[in-house]
Amino acid sequence: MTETSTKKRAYRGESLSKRQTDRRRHLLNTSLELIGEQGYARATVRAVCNAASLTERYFYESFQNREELLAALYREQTDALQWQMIAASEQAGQTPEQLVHAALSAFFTTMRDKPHTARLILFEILGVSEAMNQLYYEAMEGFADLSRKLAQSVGTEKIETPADDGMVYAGLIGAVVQIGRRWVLNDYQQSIESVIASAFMLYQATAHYDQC
Amino acid sequence: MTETSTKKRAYRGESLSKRQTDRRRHLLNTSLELIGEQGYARATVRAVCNAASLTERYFYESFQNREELLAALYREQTDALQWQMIAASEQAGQTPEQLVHAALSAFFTTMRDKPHTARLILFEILGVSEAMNQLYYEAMEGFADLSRKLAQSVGTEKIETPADDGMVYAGLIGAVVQIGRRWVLNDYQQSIESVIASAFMLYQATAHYDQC
DNA sequence: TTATTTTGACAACATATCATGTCAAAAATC
DNA sequence: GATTTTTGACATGATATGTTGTCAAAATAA
Repeated sequence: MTETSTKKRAYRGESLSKRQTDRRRHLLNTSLELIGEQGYARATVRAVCNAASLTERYFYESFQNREELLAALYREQTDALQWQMIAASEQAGQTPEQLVHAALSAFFTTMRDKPHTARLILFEILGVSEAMNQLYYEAMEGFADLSRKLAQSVGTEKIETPADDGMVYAGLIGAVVQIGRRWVLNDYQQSIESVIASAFMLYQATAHYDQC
Repeated sequence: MTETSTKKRAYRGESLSKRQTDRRRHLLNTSLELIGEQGYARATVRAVCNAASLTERYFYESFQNREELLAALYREQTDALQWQMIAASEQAGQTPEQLVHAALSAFFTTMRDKPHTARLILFEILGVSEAMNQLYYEAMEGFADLSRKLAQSVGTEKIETPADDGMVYAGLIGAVVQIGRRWVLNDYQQSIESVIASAFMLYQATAHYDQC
């Protein structure tokens, strides 16, 4: 039998699966930096591999194609951001106001401290493909659901308006994201406090709308 | 002298400048359809020219490159949309509520009746390049300024909040746009009335915020 | 009719991309 | 030390793109 036996062997003290996940991790980190710095369009397979000091073979070991990398990265970063917002709100207090404010604060802090993540999430996803648009939609729904849960955490009775709750919270997330985009495109000129306050004000206004 | 005399001559009864602007117009129309149908990434120079039944030479007669076409198209469509919103509000009434509602109604009507324009404006601009991001920013500022003028048309006294007016209205436009994106990605499932009502509610809530 | 402008079809060139393949050197196993 | 796996550097192929150039046919003017 001349079959290649394909025995898995440790290399430099690491198992195969460890090496593979390390390389995958490294590709994700490097491509986030590259996309954050130059945009997805310029983050070609070669460019990512060069930046990661890995060869194309290892790219295709971890990802079927370039878009799969982008999708994985986007999912990872939006998930992480959501968890940070949840964690921040959990340490914040009890009232919906406190919860929402803490979550918004976490959001904009990440946008400021991780500009690469910000660019990926805020700019580089839309319009790439139908599949990525769908991913964007799902992520936005996730953020909308989260903020809705926080805002309605005390069980406010349903408001009687022709407005649809899902749409309103989608809109509020759209507002947050747009404020973020504007902040980034303005090179973070405004203070983070005023950015947070403006976004928070929209949530406050919406929550208090029925009480008028 | 063997110089090419380059005399301008009418052709098929049309002057040179007429023919040129016709071709430019045709390229713009065709590429809007192509981008709206397939996305900017697939609207290559060749694809646009084929669809327009014109050759590359005429593409470069009107545009320096592919991105210049996109920019021209985006500017044109956002401008037209703004004017429609202004026209609608002018015919609507006097109160800020009526003005804003009419403008929002015009916005979502266009998103529904011109899906190609919708896709261009809502999805295909962000992340293309630094220059296009800047164009997006400017257009969004334009819409924000417009909606702010309409909403504050009776001269409401300035609200005392830590929120920044520019940011708040940028956020509101972000909300409108995000509701539009969601509507499109949902294949326009929700009724236009409920879409308008949800966006309008955010404006109402913001306007009434101080009165609580 | 003859000369010139305009047009459209398409060739051509330089690049760039994704994706796969080759192969010798390094590292691990026997 | 000999064998096998793993690695990295690079070649390759197929395809696509932006952009410029060629040239004959159609339309106009003289």
